[in-house]
Amino acid sequence: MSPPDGGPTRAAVVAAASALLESGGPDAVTLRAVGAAAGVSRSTPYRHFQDKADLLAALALQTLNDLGAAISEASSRGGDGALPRACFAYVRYAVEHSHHYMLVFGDTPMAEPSAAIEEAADAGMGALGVLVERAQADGELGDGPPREMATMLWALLHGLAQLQITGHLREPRTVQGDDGLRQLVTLALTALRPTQP
Amino acid sequence: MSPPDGGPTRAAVVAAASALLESGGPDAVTLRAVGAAAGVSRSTPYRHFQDKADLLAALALQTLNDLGAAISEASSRGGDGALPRACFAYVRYAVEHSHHYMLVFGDTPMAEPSAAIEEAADAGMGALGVLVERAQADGELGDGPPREMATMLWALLHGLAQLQITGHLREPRTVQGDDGLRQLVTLALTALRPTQP
DNA sequence: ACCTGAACACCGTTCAAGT
DNA sequence: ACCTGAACACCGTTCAAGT
Repeated sequence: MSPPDGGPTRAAVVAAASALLESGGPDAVTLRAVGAAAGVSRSTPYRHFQDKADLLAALALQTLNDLGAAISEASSRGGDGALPRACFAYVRYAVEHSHHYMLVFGDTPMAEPSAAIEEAADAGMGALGVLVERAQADGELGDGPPREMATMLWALLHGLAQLQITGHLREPRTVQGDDGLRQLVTLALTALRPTQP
Repeated sequence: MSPPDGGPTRAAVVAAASALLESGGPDAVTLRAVGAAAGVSRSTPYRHFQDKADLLAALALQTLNDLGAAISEASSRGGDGALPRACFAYVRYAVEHSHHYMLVFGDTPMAEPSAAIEEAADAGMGALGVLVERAQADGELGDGPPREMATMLWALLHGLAQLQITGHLREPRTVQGDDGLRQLVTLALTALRPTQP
């Protein structure tokens, strides 16, 4: 059926789609443009992907892995600030790679989440869960079931990123640049501490 | 240029678009289908809206007003539970009208937010801000700048709704039905209380 | 095996022509 | 004034034909 997954043509197609998405947004990712950018014809992508949704799913997997790597790196130094750094890395990655982030978490129709995608998402959430447990053990975060606390924190970070990306944070609620986002994340984590100053 | 805003044809077009969005999702909202459902021709909507994005913006305004009304009603009884009730009403409305909610807050291209849309969004956020201030005064919510606290709470509710709608809450993080969502909102508000039990 | 160009059905949008 | 049907450019997808 399909060529081997590691084929150079497939990789070129994904890379072309990624570049088009970053530079021109979702509307720029047409299979015709992807083919042209990858140096193949209009219908060649169908040799490597079932349809456009399948190609976008491959891009989404790449994005999830990148996001996980960014979080890992931010928290790798460990210490008291590991959770806040991971949280800010999440929002920062989402805002800086907004088109890719929206591909994964927006409403663009994609292929049914593959096992690989589920796995990548679970890995990211698992890492966040570990950070939450550590922060609770260190008294930096209030008590509560760790898994639910992690889900709640994820929703908060996701909501902040999404509202910022879609431009809903403005005028009376302006969040300006990195500092503004960092302040909101810090405020959230401070509010979630076991005791208030 | 345009017919009067209150014209019956315009209202029929918006109603048809709303019905198609609810029953068939965003892909079902084509101007051809909208025209047919409204009993007019394919290009008649252009007499009442500049383009499809403009029609969707009108739908988005309607949705924002509905969402605001749902929140108002939930908190109108007042009392200690006003903020939790408003929070849950927000998530519940978003999940039950997911296509409409995603039209407002998703990545679907829309016309630039009109003054009316900004106004509706500000009204909703303002109401949430008032509830936050009251909850703080009653000692049900930790201290912190009310406006930023409200923004943070909004992001949390939005993130929960969005993750639930897009199906990212499953398997290890399953949130089942109304009860699951209510529990997460309650957990969040409990964690944000000034002191933990 | 892999790729190509033509073709089909669909959509947003425009416009001359009708009443 | 408002509406209609035909037409244009574009897209996802398919497929017989090439090497």
